[in-house]
Amino acid sequence: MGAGDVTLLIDGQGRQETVTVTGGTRLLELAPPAQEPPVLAALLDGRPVDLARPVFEPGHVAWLSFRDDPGRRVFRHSSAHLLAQALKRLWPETKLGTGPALEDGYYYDAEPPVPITAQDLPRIQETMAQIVAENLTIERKEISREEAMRLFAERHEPYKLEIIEGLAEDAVISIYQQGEFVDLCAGPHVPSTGFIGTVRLTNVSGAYWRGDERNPMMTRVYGTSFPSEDELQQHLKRVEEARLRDHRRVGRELGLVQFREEAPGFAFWMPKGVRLYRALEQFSRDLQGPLGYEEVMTPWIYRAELWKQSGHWQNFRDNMFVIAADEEMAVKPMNCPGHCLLFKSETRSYRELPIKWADYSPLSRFERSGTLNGLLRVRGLHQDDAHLYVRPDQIEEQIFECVGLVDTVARAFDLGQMEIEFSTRPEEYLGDLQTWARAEADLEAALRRSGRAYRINPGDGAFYGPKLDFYATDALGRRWQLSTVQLDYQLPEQFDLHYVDHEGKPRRPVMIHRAILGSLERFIGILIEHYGGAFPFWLAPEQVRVLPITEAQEAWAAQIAGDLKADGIRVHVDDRREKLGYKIRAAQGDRVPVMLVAGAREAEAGQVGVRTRQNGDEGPKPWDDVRAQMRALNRRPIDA
RNA sequence: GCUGGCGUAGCUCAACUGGUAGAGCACCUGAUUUGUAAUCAGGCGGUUGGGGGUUCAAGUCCCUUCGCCAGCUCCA
Repeated sequence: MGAGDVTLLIDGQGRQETVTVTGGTRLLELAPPAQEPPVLAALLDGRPVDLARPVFEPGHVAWLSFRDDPGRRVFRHSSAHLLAQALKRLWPETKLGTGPALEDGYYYDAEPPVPITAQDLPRIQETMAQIVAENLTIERKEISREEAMRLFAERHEPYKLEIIEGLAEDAVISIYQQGEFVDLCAGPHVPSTGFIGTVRLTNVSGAYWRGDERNPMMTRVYGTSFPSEDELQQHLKRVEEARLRDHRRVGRELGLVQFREEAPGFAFWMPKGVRLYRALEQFSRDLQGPLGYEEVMTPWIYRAELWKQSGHWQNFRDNMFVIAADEEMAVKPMNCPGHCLLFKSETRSYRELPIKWADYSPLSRFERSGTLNGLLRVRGLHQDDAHLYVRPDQIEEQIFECVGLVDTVARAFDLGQMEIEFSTRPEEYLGDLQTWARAEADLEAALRRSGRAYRINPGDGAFYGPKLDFYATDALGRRWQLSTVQLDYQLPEQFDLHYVDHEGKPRRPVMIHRAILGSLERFIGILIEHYGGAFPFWLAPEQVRVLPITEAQEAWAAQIAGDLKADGIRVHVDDRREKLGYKIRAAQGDRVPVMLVAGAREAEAGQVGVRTRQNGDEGPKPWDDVRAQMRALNRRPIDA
């Protein structure tokens, strides 16, 4: 082993090996040559680096390919550079912003001399493909701040200059060059443009420079890229699948919910939608009722004074509907102030705590027009909201109980395990450090007790207290924030709430604000997409459809439906004079989970032909058996 | 809110450079009494989101307004 030799520990496929090489050797020379998918970059002691990187120090190397997440990011980031290069080729005066990798694609923000529209995308895409074909080597150079400033000044890239100016004093500044194109970039990148197999531009939109609406609007071009055409097609298929599941489309098709321009941001619930909505609401009530929750109903419009007292006027006014009556009033965006008034209306003893008040009131929040999004972002909503007024010694126990509720909900809707984020004290906070420390400790103790894994989000808590956020992953792999549990020390203060302790002294209660399903509107929107409209039996707006084959079986069909109705099952008889195949097709299209065929044979034998949405024809069965089966199917995840 | 795109029958979508607004599904009527994913025939249905303008002529071009969609730092 020579003086300049370097020993590296390399993660191969499934095993590790130790390699000793001459100092200055490039990683490229060590990478497995013909691996599929090819090695694109490497992790050197955990940091992503280019394959062209020479090594001088001993270290730990892991190869990155399109198969792993960081590798995919490198691939996409290099794709973004391709996009920028194409833009510069087509419109040399284009000013470049930034172009990062995304979850399954990338974008580049630029300021072109002429507006770019979707019609330009094919042209840009062709230019990108051309650059891939040229297989330009991608080279990294580290340069001084002065050099960088000079370079990008020469190239008339004001945004790049701004970025450089914002970089830390001691930052390593690097540029990447491929052919005539140079970009300021931390890297790493794939070795050459030929590594990017196939690119597809998907969308173009506006985006403020650095996301600040006071800054100029840039043009953002979105794209994705894959090693092969095949993988691109698969991806496009997934996107199409998601589009077909879009709750706005499915919600309307299934007659659940619709939106109209007469009331932007507010849902119109149709009869079937209300069945679903009520099923969920009842589920929520039955879930928490046994835990000592009581339901309250509180006013939905209050004098401005109340909102001043609660702090909403100062912090939330832009999101409230303020109305001019004989005095200024506001429609409630949250239930908490109303609940505090109720709490205060009587002297509370330490013996009655915890008090747990649920409230499904309508809430109104003014959301900017551009942010509205079907059921997912509305102006009118209902939460499975509750406020718990507790003594400090009850915090841990109550939080623990809330985590349990979240788990039950995740199981009930096939949402897997929810991920938990624990947000701690932010820089701007109210109250004293001691209280915060206690609150965070209580939250954490409850989490520990639940045995659940969680991630700490330092400094991301609300100004009034730490919180837990729960994230679910749906059937399409998308992540949604659903439940939230927040400790609040602020409102009890604002409203001067107290209870009397065992010594007869007044004490300040702590509030826990929690929503498990969150906004019912949003939750239903997510459920529609999660299930693709094919709800499980207990939730389905129409659970059973009875299909008589001819008019002669209408009596039998009516009896079946009557029995089911008596069992509390949502049933409908399709007595149109159509063929069976036609009715089945219609029921399948309406995602009805169970179809019961009533023909002459069945009517005579006291049977029904069972057909499920999922398994198709299951043949004739005695009605009593089927009826019992339907009752069993109708049990909710929380029913015994 | 801002930028870009879009808005045609209840729904999904047609209508070449401006030249008589169409189809499928749904719905209604009639015939068919039907056995596990679409029976046939006929019919109803549109001030082309609203308003204004250009033109001999506007779904198509221009202005305006409303709504919808995408996006508005997963940090060079």
